[in-house]
Amino acid sequence: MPYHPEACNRPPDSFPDPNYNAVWKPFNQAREDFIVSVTIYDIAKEAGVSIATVSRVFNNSTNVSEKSRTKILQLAKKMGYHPQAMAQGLARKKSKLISVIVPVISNYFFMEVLEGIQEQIGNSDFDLNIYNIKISDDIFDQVEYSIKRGMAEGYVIISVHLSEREWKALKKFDVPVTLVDEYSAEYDSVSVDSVEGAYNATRYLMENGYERIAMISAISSSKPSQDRISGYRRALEDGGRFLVPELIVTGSSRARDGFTEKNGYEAMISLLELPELPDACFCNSDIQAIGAIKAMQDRGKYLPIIGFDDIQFSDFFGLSTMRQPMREMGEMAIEKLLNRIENPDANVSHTVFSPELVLRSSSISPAAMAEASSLRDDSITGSSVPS
Amino acid sequence: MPYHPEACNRPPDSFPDPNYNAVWKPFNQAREDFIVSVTIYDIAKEAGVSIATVSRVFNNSTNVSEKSRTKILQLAKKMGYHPQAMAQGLARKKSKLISVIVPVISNYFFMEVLEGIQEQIGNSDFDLNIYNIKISDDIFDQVEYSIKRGMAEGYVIISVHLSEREWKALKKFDVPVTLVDEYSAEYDSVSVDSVEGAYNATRYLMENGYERIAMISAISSSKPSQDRISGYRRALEDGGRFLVPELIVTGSSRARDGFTEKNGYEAMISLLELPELPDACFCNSDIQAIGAIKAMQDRGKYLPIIGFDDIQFSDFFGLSTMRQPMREMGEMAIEKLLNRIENPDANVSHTVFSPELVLRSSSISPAAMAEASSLRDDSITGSSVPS
DNA sequence: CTGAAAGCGCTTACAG
DNA sequence: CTGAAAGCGCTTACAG
Repeated sequence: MPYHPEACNRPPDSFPDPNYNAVWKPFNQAREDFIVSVTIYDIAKEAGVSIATVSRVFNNSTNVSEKSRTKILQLAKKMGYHPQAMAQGLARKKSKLISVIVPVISNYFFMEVLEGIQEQIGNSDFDLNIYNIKISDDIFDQVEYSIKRGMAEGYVIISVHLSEREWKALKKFDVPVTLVDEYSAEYDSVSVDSVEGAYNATRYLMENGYERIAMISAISSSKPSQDRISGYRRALEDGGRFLVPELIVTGSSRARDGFTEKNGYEAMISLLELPELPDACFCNSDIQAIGAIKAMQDRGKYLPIIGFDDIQFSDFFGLSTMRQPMREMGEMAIEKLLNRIENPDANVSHTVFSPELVLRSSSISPAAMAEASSLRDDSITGSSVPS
Repeated sequence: MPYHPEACNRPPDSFPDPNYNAVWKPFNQAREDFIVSVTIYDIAKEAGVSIATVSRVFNNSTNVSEKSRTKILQLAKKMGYHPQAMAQGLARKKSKLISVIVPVISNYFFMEVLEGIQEQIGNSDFDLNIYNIKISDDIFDQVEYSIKRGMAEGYVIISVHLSEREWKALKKFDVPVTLVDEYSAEYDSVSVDSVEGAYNATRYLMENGYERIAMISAISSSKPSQDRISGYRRALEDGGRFLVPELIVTGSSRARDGFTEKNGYEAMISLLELPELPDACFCNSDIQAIGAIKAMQDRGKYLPIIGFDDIQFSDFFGLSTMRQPMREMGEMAIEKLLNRIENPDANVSHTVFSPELVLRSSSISPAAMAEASSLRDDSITGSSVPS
């Protein structure tokens, strides 16, 4: 018989603690149903000083006698006082908040960028706020709204594509903004050159003798996705070939802009069902490439494949990929934003990273593959997962 | 020659837009270097009404003449006015903010919980704030600090382990809190029964004839990790066996509390180097299990393995696992929090999900494996990755 | 339907 | 070193 959980022996839903309302309140007359939290006035009164002095203590002003400071600090601790963020925010006209605006939160690119952002924010005295915009036709309105409210002192906007006219319109709020994975002349930005990445990945495949190179793409409205298609196309053209439209495929779902394992799977299936098979594949993202690899395994047909991103799992899958320095991008975004908050009139700066080709087993050429595996007696079309 | 990025043809660092300071400001005398944003006073003056009326329009009060409303709305649009969150917050004593407090942001469990949280918050008029606490000895202080500041109207605290005494101490701030992946009698909570999950996973392995079942654990200070060890132990004991200490292993790194691929890899390697090999393995988390699978591949030795979580990739890896409904947990956490904000005196409620065993290829018994693979001429010890 | 006024909890010149 | 006072930008009874 399966284990009967301990949890059920836990105390049943317990009534709120009897001390529920027991905030220490020496001055305010508490109504039974409402808690008044302790303010600067309470501390001032108790300490026998003015609120200005209390405020100074919490602002690390030097102009406070040691005696007052000690007393106030001690009282504050005892009474559980802490300056309230909103009131400070209003009085100082500073929120000490940085807002990250992002369309899809559950996305590996974003996750890793976010790690870098967290890291850098941790070194500052800012807090982080995440504003998740919904994919719809009013992206601009959503971005504008979240800026208008004036909650944050600066904004990192990730993977949001607006027209240059719209970006310019946002200028009127005169608030520090850095763009990640996107470009506008108006704002500091950090991105990766998708065109270059796609070009070099495709070129690598061409140089290794592949003739019929497919591409797995995401939804067409995605800017990086468009750029990667144009890098792919240029590489083909520079190599004297032409783009074959049916070799560019994508999955059916529009979830996460098409950057899903499922989409990659579907795309690869459709590639493998082509009358004339491709002989290699450049893939828009690692997550799609991983789905594509699964499709190849399921079909027992193998194409060398190169992804884009270098997410945490790619190494494990032996997936060759164009690496984006996602974490660094996040760190740099915060650095730039903090600089601009400090110095609003500095020149706008754009940083464009060149993605770096990371070669692993998934892109091994059939020939090399055959050679390597001739030690064993496997066929050429083995799995691309390291074994 | 590799592609020379377009990016370099972009305009060089451009000087800020000449219209930089062009916020429309009919009343305030702008100092050249400073932008005063438009307030309720500006609108009121321009519309020839009092600020109370303007405020009413933005608070959807019905007590405003259609004439005033139209005029104010139109002016607001023209002048780019929007109520400022901080000022509203102070006046209303409500921030419309929910804060999520979490130790490790880049963790698959958190990510999926966060998705559910986002989903639910999106249906409300709250915004999301993320407060990332650092792993150190003052966890309590960090949690207390972030609550003290009074920034949010409610807190979802994820995977933070405090003593019951400490949880109780936090009560004095009298603010709505829901715990995720953690328990205290004081607060609403949603969690999964780790003991039960580990018990049932281990039991499943025992029922399938395994004798020497290892366990890959995370760092010992993690509560879920402890619970999973005790579930594992109980299952063994209920089956009349004893826990063999050297069969419980972990990796060397303390990063992310030991919930890493690397740690799983190391743990499995040490298991495979034991003089007497285990014949199956229960693993504390999927991410560790994935590392463990890699270790098995590298060593060419195979043990049936069951993970814990069911992260997105587990299906791809054919990893059997105890599934936690992470997304649902996130949704429910927000639901509970919103309820409590509405109704602070409602009874405390605890929801404990039972994890569910999801069987995939990684836990297939050697016998079944042999049978299945007799069609091909593989040996029993194949890779656990689906092929 | 509307306005004057008090208040939210702080900060910060200014004047001692 | 300290206090009185004005101000941050809103909301909300209260009294028309």
